[in-house]
Amino acid sequence: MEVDLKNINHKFVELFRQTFAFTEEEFALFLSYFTVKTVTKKDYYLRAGECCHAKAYLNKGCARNFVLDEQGHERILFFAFEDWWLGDFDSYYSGKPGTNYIQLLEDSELLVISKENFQKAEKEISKLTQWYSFKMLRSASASRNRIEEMKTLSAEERYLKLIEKQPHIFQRIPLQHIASYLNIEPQSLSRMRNRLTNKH
Amino acid sequence: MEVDLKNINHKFVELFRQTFAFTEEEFALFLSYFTVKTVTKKDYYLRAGECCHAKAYLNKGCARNFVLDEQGHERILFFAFEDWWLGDFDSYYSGKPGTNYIQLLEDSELLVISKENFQKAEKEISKLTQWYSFKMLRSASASRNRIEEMKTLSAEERYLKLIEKQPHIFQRIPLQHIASYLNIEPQSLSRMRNRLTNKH
DNA sequence: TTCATTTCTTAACCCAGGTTAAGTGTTTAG
DNA sequence: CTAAACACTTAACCTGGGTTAAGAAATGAA
Repeated sequence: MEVDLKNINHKFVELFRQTFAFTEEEFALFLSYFTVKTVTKKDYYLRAGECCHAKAYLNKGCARNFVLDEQGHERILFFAFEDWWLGDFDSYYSGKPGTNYIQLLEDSELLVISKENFQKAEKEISKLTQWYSFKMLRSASASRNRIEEMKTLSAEERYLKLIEKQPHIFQRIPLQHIASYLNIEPQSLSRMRNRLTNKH
Repeated sequence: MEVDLKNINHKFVELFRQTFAFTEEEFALFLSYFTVKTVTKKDYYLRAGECCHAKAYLNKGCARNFVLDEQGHERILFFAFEDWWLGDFDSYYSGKPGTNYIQLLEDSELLVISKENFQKAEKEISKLTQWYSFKMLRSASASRNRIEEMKTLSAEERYLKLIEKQPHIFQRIPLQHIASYLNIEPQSLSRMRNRLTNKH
């Protein structure tokens, strides 16, 4: 399905029209390379073993990105909300099958651009490469911070930080998934929440 | 001190001369922007609170990159050996003070290029930007894999994987630092090693 | 409305790793 | 050569989170 401009998240428009100064023509051209994809709650956008050959802008909805450990447990790496880009970037750039699962947790709408279309667009709109560099820098930085956080904070500290920094997550994501994100079992999160409320 | 070509790690030369096809002139120009810096064992190349305004190629020696947690414990994020680039990239790109300490674990030799010099070089040698993109992609990917590893493996599994994948680390890095890298106390690593050898 | 499914909580038991403390090598510097 | 500093190990005790199992609460479908 073609993308209808009036349904696009304003952040998407702002990013390319203002931050990266796309002209109206460039923006229209860029948009023409996208298709809209709706995915219903609990369905997967990507599974381990599949090759990721597109970038997908999460226009509406939310998702969890997870991998399986050796015992087959799901381990959530991060949640995605409106204005995030979905995909397995290692797979996208290497062309090899990925290890990530991406499951939508609400009925969602994605704006999808295939690898080929993106490469075409990159040739026609040189600013796109700047965006890509910018995003890569941010992504690398976010990952490093995440490692630092995992190394220096306990499960309880990570939980409290999550409440402080991203309280909206608790409005939309079931506790069992938040537990997985914090790297503990749902029972342990429950016990921890109990311990924290009974502290006074 | 100026860089003397014959003392440079052959991987450095290969990377730019072959992988990125620098001409002899471009390579000589690029090299002219570097200075050699020798750092003795246990000295710091960078401390938290300092701004990182250079990229440093680790020509000889090894280093540990760590942060402090809230209790003031050192938490090693990674070790660097010959052919790694040292620095606090968040600080480098943001211009703000960083959170990383980089301490050399052997008498070492660094090839340092300041931010200003790198920017000059980038204007004169366009291939440098490709290298930068390539490195960013690799770094983001490595960080994501590291997160995945931390989420899916136990301390014992991470130890066994380290022995398997990077046995050379054990020849050069004291066990106490390896324990910190594995996110456990030195006593726990010692106990774990004992447990593993007595398994049969 | 009711039954089934999913989500969350509680409790008992266990174990890996933290903590504290003491000991044994092994380097390093004076 | 020797004292101090550093690196590694061992042991006893404690605690947070895993595991298993069960039940309560919320959500959804028929």
